[in-house]
Amino acid sequence: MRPTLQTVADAVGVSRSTVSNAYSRPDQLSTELRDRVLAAAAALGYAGPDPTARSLRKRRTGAIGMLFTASLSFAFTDPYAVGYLRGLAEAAEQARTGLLLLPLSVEDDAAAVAAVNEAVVDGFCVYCMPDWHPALDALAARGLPVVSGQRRASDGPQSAFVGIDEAAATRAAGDHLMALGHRRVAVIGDYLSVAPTIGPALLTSPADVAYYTSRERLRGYQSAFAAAGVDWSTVTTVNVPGNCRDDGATAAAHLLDRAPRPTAIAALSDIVALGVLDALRARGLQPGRDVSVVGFDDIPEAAAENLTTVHQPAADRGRRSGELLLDRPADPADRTVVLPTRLVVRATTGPAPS
Amino acid sequence: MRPTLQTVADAVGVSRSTVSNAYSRPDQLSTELRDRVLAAAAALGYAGPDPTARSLRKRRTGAIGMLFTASLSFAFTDPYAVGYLRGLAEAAEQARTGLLLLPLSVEDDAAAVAAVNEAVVDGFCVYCMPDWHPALDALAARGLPVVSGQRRASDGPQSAFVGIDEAAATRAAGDHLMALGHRRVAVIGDYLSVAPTIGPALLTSPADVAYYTSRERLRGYQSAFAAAGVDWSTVTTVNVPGNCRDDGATAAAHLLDRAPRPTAIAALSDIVALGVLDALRARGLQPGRDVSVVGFDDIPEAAAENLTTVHQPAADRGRRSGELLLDRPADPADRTVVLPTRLVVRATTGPAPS
DNA sequence: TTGAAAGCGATACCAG
DNA sequence: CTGGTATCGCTTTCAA
Repeated sequence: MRPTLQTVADAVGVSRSTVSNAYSRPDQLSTELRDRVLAAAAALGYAGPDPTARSLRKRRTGAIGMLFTASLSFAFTDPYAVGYLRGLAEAAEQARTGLLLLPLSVEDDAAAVAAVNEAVVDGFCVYCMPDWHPALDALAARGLPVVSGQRRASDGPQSAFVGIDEAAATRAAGDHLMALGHRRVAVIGDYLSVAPTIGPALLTSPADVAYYTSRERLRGYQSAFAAAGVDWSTVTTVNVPGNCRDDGATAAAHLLDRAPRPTAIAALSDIVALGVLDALRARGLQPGRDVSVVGFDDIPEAAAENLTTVHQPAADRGRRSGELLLDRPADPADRTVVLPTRLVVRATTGPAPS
Repeated sequence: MRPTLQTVADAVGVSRSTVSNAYSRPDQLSTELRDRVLAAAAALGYAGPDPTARSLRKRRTGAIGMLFTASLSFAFTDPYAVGYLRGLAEAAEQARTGLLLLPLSVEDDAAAVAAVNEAVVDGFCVYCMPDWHPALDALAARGLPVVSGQRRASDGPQSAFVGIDEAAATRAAGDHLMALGHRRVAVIGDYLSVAPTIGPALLTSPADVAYYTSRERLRGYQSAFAAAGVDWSTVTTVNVPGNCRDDGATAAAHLLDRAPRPTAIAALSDIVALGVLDALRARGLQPGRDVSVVGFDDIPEAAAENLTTVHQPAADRGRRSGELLLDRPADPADRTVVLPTRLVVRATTGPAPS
């Protein structure tokens, strides 16, 4: 049986409080006694106060929980998510706080709820979850501080926001396409429809999309297109089930292999946009001349492949989220941080072919 | 004040045990009573049993701790580490277990020790730590299951191993260079020396290196070179303080800007090797013709840039580590997993110039 | 099926 | 400086 505080106390012939103090408040006892206690502990193989018991008593755990979208492991395949995580890790490291990645499983919502309910943490950080996900309600029920990159109508005032103006960002990208004369446009996005298939999303309105990020970005494009007289009903939307390059290419095939093909394709993420570029090249089409392509995120690969895209600060977003969670400002007004984005025009957009 | 089990019990007029059972052992009470309890809980805003208290009582936390090298956030800049993490996350997700990333700070060993001592976890996974790091001793003292990718003389039998035969891997790479006729060779590696500077490591022997991974890889090269009659004392070793491309380029400069320059450079990671390629190109030298370059890891970028390297399975390593930690085999013999590696010869190695 | 009592391992307060 | 006592919130026998 593993030694406890009591074991050590008995061995030294002092009370539990004294042993506890030896670890947590060294100024409360003489150096001599403290050394004796520590020596006895070492001799007994006592590694210090049990973290769980300590957390219970102190009402803080020294860790924050992280909810990624869908599956946990998936987050590591997305460069943007990794950047976000890096920033968050920096903030956590700075505050000497652990980062608990919750095991959210795609197929099993109940398991995700359980993960939230069982997380030994002092607060939560939400990256990208569908609005309807029950884990979000479980989150709210726990009553811990939350920082999120998405807004839900049901969010309480305890929830802080760190993110960008998604719609304004795509509005700028859409205006760019419109200015270039594009009128036959399409949008490819992840999680546009519930079905986990690659294909037309058949969206009557952006409001139907369950993910905040995708929904807002669509709204931005919608308003840009509308301002140029392009009605949403003429815009083809294609769903991809995951945020990956291959899916982007496959989705693009739905748009390119029919006549008339769109002159511009807006992807809601860079990864998907890069897939679109692959599809264009496979057909001998030149991005920016035959078909214009816009991405979103500005991941490192985007610059390397000269993709026109919307830049948003990945690591910053994570870092600010962590900071806001760890030392939460008293003033609720300070609990909203909107980071800047900017349209980066590179080689994959150009005038609409006539 | 937040409601507890007791609050709910009082409201329903039952005992705490009953409320506890309503959550944890639904078969122990009538459906009718259970529903009443749950309804009362909902009304009171009780979100279910407190995870910390529950962990204390049940003596399990539902999370595993992860120790990366040096700084936590740093891990996310290394593609190989991200791959490892993805595999580990898959295993954790599968077992419905959280993944606690410990806040290891570079400058502050004491903080790292504290992080280990305060981690509310059921076991630990070690990625890449220097042998002397006190956090490893703290780890051992906690007596929890450990899976590590590195061996230390002081590791107890409770420690499992999932990794590769590092020395055999570089032995193959070294043999390849020797077979090509290279005799003036250099090695660039991270953490070869204690000093956080880019420059000659002045290593008398690989045994002096504090990191298992780098040390073993050096040994492999040493034995390959020795077998071809190249004495270790003629091999230049250069240290880089972090695993990044720019540092690789700077380190390469130390080798290329002097005469005679080496005909082959072995880097202990792909990231560093890619930096070496940058340095070669900046000098108008052609990799594989003027200077041969070998990496290690086989990250995606390595294939893209045609780097000769040693392939090791990143995600597999993480996944197996997680699995071994989560359902630990009874037989100690099964607690050692050595995964295969293979030399991938691409375009950056060629015959030594005469 | 339900409840009373005994911890899990530690910390906080306050009196000595 | 040191120790007694109450408590953190829950689970788990075991008896009713």
